[in-house]
Amino acid sequence: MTSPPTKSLPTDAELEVLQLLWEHGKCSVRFINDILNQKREVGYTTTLKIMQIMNDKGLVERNTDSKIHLYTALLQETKAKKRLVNDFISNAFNGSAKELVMHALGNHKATHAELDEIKALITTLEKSGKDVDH
Amino acid sequence: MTSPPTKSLPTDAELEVLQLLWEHGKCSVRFINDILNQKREVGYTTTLKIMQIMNDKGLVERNTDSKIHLYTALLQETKAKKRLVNDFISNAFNGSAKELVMHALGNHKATHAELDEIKALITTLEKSGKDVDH
DNA sequence: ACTGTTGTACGAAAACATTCGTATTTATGA
DNA sequence: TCATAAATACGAATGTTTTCGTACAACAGT
Repeated sequence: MTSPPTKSLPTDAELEVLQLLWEHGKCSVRFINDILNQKREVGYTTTLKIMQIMNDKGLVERNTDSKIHLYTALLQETKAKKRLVNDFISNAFNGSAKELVMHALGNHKATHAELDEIKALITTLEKSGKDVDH
Repeated sequence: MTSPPTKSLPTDAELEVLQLLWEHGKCSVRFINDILNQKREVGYTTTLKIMQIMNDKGLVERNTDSKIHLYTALLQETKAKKRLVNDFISNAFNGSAKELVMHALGNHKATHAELDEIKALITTLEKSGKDVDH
């Protein structure tokens, strides 16, 4: 059997679309394009093309029953983000998750409540004793 | 006065070179290329070109006093990584540092000691009362 | 049925990023 | 000085992503 090629990571533009699909579920091109245009000007056919390419790549699936095609994300949000983060850590932080976290938090971008949540997660992780420190 | 354009972010290949420059200080193209070739095959002129482009973009500066040009990173490591992280957070995590951190840590990629370090940082952040939660 | 509106399909152009071949320059040492 | 080695300069080929013009199809209202 031919091993399925590792599903390619989304480009920036594709990721932007994926996030909207994760947030809203099935979407038409028009719907996505309208949201994108609240941030910056994008031609309709540009968005269409991106989403068609995403379909070719297997990042989304689409329902063509009606004239208006509806797109759904095929990648699971959590998994996709995990992969993105892992890649980012290897590319920019030499594999050290800690380094990334320190940078992310060093930017007063998290609220007190969020920091507490993170601490709780860490405590859980430590208790579960999953670390492989040797 | 013409406002200086926001210094463009490094591409992946450029980031790879930058990291070596951060680690080793002034480097020749040959030196960088040798290191890169320990991981994968890259032609010398390829590396040369990348570094010349980085010079054009203002990512590095080079000393051409001798035949062997020596390159130095112009971006400061901490600042550059902070920008990378911030961009990543906006692109992939809707601006939520917490989300990123949760994903980064959810991957048993940090040792017990590292988790402790992070907790310590969080405690410091919370004590400094810098959060703007409203 | 006709006309305007709103879709999709297709392909080409533009913008970048990456790779590398070839030419040229500079230094070295016999 | 001449041959060789090692560096840079330049430009073209390749690959990918992004953008968009144009053509065609489906539908709605009159």
